[in-house]
Amino acid sequence: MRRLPRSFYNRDTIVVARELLGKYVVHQSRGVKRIGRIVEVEAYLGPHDLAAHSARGLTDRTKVMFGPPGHAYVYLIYGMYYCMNVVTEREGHASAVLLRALEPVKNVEGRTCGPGLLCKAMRIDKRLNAHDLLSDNFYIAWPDNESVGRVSPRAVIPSQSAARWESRSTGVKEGPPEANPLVIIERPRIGVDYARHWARRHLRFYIKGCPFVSRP
DNA sequence: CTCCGGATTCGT
DNA sequence: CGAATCCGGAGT
Repeated sequence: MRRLPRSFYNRDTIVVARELLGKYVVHQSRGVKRIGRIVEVEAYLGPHDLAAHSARGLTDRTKVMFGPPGHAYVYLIYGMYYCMNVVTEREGHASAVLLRALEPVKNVEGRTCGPGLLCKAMRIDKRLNAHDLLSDNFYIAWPDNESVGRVSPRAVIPSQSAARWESRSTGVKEGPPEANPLVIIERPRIGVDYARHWARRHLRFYIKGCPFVSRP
């Protein structure tokens, strides 16, 4: 699979967030390559965004957000779950995209709907904080064919749970809605009510109709 | 050093 | 709705 280049991440955070939908998170550890398809994300726009961790300034935890794009920002939440972000925009901008849900694709055990659960299932923890996503063992990639520009991603990488799409379709047997051009739903971010007016902005993006989204 | 609470999830 | 469970960040 073709990794996303640094230039992909070094762009407007909202653009990166939307374009991450449908891409593949790949994490290889101890010889096992786990793959999940990104179906839900949230954009955190920098220190002026009161919901972003970088709004507290440059600290030991947030220094990764202030670093160069294309790196993973992984942190512990509530003492028991990890959350994974992708750092975006130029160094010092301190913005990132939170991965909130994946569709299991390969070697993924357990649920992947929710930022804590997806990290657990993908075996992502603090050891991967600040990890370069242009590495060999941990990266985000295009579907094999999208780089070639032809068929549906589904034709190349069959999902572990493609059957669940069919079970949901009541009428004619058609492929998953995602086989068609992605329809992106925009909603307020989850769990950031402390951020006042920033909590109202529609900075959460997910694939319409996807059963793996944390909160439809 | 102490204290508060969190970009969550699960069980009651 | 509250517990679980650790640590970052702010204040003393």
